[in-house]
Amino acid sequence: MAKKRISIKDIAEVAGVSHPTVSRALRGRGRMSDQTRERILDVAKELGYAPSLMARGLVMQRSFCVGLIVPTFLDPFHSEVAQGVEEWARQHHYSLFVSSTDLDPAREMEVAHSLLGRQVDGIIVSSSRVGDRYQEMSADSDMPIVLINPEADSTQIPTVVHDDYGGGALLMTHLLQQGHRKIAHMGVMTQGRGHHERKRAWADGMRNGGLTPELSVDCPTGSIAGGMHGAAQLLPKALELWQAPPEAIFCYNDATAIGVIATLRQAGYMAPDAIAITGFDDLDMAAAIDPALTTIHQPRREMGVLAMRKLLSLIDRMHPHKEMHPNRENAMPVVAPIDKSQLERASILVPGNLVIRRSA
Amino acid sequence: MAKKRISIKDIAEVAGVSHPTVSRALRGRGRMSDQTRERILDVAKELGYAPSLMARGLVMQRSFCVGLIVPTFLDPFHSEVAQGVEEWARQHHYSLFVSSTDLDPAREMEVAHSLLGRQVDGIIVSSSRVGDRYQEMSADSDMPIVLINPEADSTQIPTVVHDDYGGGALLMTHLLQQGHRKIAHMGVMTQGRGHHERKRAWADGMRNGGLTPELSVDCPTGSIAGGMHGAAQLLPKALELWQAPPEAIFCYNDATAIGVIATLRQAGYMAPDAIAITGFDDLDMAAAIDPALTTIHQPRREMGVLAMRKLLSLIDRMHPHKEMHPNRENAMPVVAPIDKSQLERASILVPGNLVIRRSA
DNA sequence: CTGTTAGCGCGTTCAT
DNA sequence: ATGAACGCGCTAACAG
Repeated sequence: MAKKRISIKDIAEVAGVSHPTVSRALRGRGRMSDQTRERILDVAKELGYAPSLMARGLVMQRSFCVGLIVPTFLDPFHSEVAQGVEEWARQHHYSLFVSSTDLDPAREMEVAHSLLGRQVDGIIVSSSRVGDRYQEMSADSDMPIVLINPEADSTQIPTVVHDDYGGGALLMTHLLQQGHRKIAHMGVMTQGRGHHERKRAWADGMRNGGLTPELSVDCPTGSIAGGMHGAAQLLPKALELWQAPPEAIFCYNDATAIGVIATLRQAGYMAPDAIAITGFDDLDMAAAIDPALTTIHQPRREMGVLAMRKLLSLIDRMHPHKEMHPNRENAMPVVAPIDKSQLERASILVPGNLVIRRSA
Repeated sequence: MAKKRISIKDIAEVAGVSHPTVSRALRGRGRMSDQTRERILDVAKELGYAPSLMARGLVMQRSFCVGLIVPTFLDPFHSEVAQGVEEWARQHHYSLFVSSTDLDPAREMEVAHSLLGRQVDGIIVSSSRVGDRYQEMSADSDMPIVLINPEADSTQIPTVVHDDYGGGALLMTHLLQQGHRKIAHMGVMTQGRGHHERKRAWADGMRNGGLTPELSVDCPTGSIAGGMHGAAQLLPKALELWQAPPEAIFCYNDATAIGVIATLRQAGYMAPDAIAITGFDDLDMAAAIDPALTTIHQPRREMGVLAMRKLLSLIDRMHPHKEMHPNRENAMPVVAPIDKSQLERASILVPGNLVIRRSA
């Protein structure tokens, strides 16, 4: 019933050699007569041999697997980061484990330890909420870890982080240039680094424009539904404070901005571009909705690729004189045109670009 | 430098027993004096022991890993399926490998074989484009495989599939009830099962309403951008055929529908709900855009959970008298209220619900 | 150039 | 109730 997996011993027997010879032939190690090598390869192909990566990992103490931890796949931000990580990993013959945390720090630690048990060669964490606790974990198990946009402070772990403050500043400059003065802020209650940096950019921008950052509310989550709720709270506060709706709303991200627009429209406040709404992320949606979103383009996939490249360079550093991939051709396409020297830096700051989609 | 992983031998030495005893103690197998058991567990905890899942997998011939293959994570549909699969897998102490295919059948076979090499216990493939080729793969390696919404025909593999024809029929009934007659169809060039089923529902719906299904175009991809291009082609055809824009457009999915709306708006055809647009999927976006989308709710996450449950039941069937999870408490929360008997069926048909968001 | 021996860390017989 | 011996499939160190 159960087809037996064929191993190097099986092919050794057929080819009339010993297992180690087969192993060497398959990986192109050590010189040997082309005759036996060809025969071995033929037999292997004929029998449909596939190496057991578990056994190989056990003896090499290297699994050629990496783990990716994200809060959720439901957020397009993390989906696209995952896409970048997966692409680069696959092209380099690494397999990718994924786990989600649902923003729960305890669960984040849990899945991280689970990955340790799998003996992955490295871990990437997007939007981590535990930050420096990876410090000891990385040291104890000497396992490379790279963080993407950590929401908790982390000073010692290699990081790929987006320049949220810079991006926020670009948005504020734009809004002020458009002549807006009553600019409200909408953040999220999760209170991570992204929230704080963007809010700081809003507040500083207001002050630089001679204004007071006086109206700010936080919505429950960084989703469309969150933005809807947030707008419902923001509007009455604005009417009370200014006796008028805001001229502009600086939203935490594109999803909340879309939710805000939906609520404002229902309340009758969106008629012809009455209120300027800005997002953050530049999702596909941002260009398709009405009014189209002015936002900051955050290169999500590229950040995933960058994190994976950084992780690979850290992994390679731990396995000095071993070749990288047994029985694989080394040729693999280089995809992302990223400055090689960036990988040397412990922390990589990724700039965002302003995308203007409204005149108002 | 490299902290040595501590193994059951280490803890055996400290506790003054032999490795097998430690192994049994850790997994609660075979009765033994509570005294030694407690001591062993204490030592294990003290040393921070974590079992090597690679070694365990090697000897048990079972990795407690499953693989998930999707076309891309950039499509929210697959992201949500992945979310469901990951949740159920994690709750049952399975780790999840993911790979993307970018809709390339060759790459799909490639990553599938890569998962075989990892000796995963099973594979889930969403929107497969190779279909029955998993038949032999599953038989040769007797590895359970479950397909979600396969785009190619597959008769023999267990499948979780959405009732696209039924959903499409609901949409058509609604559109006809609204009095629309010039109803155009927009599909995708990838020509999968989803496309054909939905298109068939459109055509049948038209004929049932005494109309002729005469205007249909396919856009390049099932994305927002694809919908934008498609609309640009559809509009002139409609003007030629009917000397008027369509009264309604039956779109392949929500993303293309959003793209269609964006293009029609730019062309000045969306002024007050002039054209009825329907989607398919019920993404978060569908409710937030203007006009809100009438669409079919497809329970994406639940389909992922269902596929994982089906896969687990198939896996368990292959390991008869072994317990499921070494040294883990069996308690785990049941999340989805799905009829247990459904899992027995080879092919599971998931119905969709009509979500009406427009009066027009 | 090739075969022999020895583990990687764990689970499973058998003995005792 | 517990220990000795073996094997999972593979690579690494030596032998020849």
